[in-house]
Amino acid sequence: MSEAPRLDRQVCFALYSASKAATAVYRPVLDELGLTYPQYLVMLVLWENEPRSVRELGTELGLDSGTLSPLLKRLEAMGLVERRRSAEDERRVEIHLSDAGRALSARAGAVPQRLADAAGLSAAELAQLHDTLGRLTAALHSAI
Amino acid sequence: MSEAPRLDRQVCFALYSASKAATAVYRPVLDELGLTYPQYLVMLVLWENEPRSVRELGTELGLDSGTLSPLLKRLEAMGLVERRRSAEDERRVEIHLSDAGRALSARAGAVPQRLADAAGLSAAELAQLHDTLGRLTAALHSAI
DNA sequence: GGCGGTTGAGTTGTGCACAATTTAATTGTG
DNA sequence: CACAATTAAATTGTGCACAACTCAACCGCC
Repeated sequence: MSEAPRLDRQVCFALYSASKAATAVYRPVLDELGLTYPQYLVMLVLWENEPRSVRELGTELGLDSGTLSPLLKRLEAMGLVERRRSAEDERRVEIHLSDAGRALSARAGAVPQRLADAAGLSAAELAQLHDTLGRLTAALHSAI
Repeated sequence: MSEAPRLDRQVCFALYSASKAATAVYRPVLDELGLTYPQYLVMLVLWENEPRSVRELGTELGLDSGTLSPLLKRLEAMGLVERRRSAEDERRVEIHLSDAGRALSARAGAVPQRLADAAGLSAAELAQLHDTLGRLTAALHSAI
């Protein structure tokens, strides 16, 4: 006879809880920037390199156009990005940072430290966690 | 001058990606059971011990009534649970498993193995990941 | 040039997450 | 007992996640 799985034993639930707790720690900081967590992720990618197409953003973040299209519209309504149809390929929409969007980067510099401070783990443990999660995510993706 | 944070360095994004990847691996298995991942979590708690009040489910899963109320209504519509107003405290709603809900437990037994198979990590690494995530989540919660 | 297949973005629909509010039941305290 | 404070659940509203679909632009190939 088959044993019912136990909630507290599941790595999947541990991941789900940790991820929710991490975004909860970020939330008050991001509130001051006027961003949600997924919006912050999009801005992170753009701060690294812009413009980026919707497709490129989706590849980096693992999100599809059904999630990104309305999110980007909200960022545009906030005045942080501009959406421009690409001239070379009219299917593509390029997301450019506005001046306000670029300026927000400076204020966002302190955000990640907030998580590190709250994490209660050593730098080495955080580095190892990051590494393990990266390998786990890669393996899970190749399993789908 | 402040450096813009890098996406690929953030533990937060690693958690977010790993959690999404894990639920993506579960999705086809849970589809066969007719459950979403949060619905599966609720059933896990109930399989351990029932009935449970909405409040108790929320405490175990870190979810509030705004999430659980409609979710439980859907589980009830599927015939997996029954919601009964408690006689001792008429504010409470107790969630009972139906026969079909209890029966589903047997079919769910194989679900966690699916993640372990796809994870590409050793049992020891999985155990350590579970432990680190647990401590991380606890520390993050105490930081809010 | 024409045409089938592919690609990029957007839309629609369902469900989750969470803040804020509402309502009713309970508890604590004078 | 009365009444303020608290608690449990539900509701409302906003935003994310993802499947399924639409539509226009592009590409390959004849």
